[in-house]
Amino acid sequence: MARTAGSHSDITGPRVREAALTLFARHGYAAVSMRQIARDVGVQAGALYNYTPDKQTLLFDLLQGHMDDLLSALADAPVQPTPPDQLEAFTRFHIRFHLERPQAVFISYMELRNLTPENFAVIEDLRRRYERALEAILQAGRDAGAFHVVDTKITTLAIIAMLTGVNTWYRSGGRLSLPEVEAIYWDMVRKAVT
Amino acid sequence: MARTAGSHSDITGPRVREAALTLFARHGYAAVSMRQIARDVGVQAGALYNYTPDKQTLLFDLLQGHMDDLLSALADAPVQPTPPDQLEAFTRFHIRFHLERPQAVFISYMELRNLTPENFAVIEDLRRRYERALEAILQAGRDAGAFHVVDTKITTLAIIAMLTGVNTWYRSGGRLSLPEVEAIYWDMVRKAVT
DNA sequence: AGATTATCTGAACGCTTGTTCAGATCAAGC
DNA sequence: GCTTGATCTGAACAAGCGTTCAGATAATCT
Repeated sequence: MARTAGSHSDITGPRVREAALTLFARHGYAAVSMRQIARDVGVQAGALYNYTPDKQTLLFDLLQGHMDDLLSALADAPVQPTPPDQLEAFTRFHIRFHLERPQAVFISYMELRNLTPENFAVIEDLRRRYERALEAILQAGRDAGAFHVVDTKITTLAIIAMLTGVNTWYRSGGRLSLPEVEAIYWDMVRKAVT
Repeated sequence: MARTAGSHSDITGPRVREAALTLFARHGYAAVSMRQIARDVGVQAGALYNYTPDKQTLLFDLLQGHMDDLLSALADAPVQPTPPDQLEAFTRFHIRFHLERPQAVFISYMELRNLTPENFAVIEDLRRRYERALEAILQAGRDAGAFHVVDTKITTLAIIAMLTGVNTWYRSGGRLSLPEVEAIYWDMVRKAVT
């Protein structure tokens, strides 16, 4: 046997990335074999190499795609007039965006060490760009006298760490709705920098 | 050849755990082989099985040991009179304890999914116990009117996530000293709950 | 000094790994 | 309807995996 009925690159390609994303998130990059991914897609392992040159690149493409999505979604968000409004918008954006794609967020934090140094540098650069967006808000707010932050770099990382933590416990349909969660976190962020 | 000069359980045992901790932290549990650990220790792979029944137990023992250390260190910390003092003490304790053992902290967050369900449940229980210590402080402070927190459970997780984030960027000998870092984080925590 | 025991080696076990590739098959273009 | 090219199979490769164990050696005990 060989090519199966209805097989096509437009279909199989995304399914490979989906399966890889799910499996990497569940078991970790190193613990997932190409054959497992292939089985999930419904294909033999060799066929995967029509869609990725190797396993490493498959991981890298997932992480890079996630970071690209993050940065372009941030760029598309409506511009707010004042630093406090910008910070509130950023807070809500971050929570919402991250809760919408928990698997991609998960592997983006867990699998960095499985990237080659060159690939790692690329992802790290994208992450820094995102952090700088938040830091710029904090600096503007401090300059305007609206925020009281000792160190904008550390505050940036502290806020992002705090917000990303939502992904470890939030389950849709749980005790709190998404707007309630956003409100609680925004309340903490606002007070922390005021 | 067989037993090497000066070989002894009291020496090799800790060295196995040390090597496993370092390698697991650097490359991840699944990516590290028993032969790599053995090479680091300076021994053949088979000899490791004098010190652990299998690789899974080796990981579990590292995580359980870390959580035991955490909980007993917390229990040994001096008792503070008021909730704000308790919260400050907790904040400083958490930062200091975690910065002292970055590798153990790292694998305790990253390798949970590589535990068997039974082992996972044990570690999860220990983690919950630590979280409950912080939540008790927040509840006491709210009851006393010192803290204004909407949801003590979420605030607990938010604070821990924020504080643990220090491990991702802090390097000793860097721009900020440990006391400065503690002060900055305590400032944010204090304001966030007030 | 001789016997005992803890410790380690080295080889072996069956199995899985990422990746390659010739050949088979299906979809599309003319 | 035939050809061409994209897509997939199935087998193969060398390498590495966790784990076991008989035998060798060094430390310890009497």
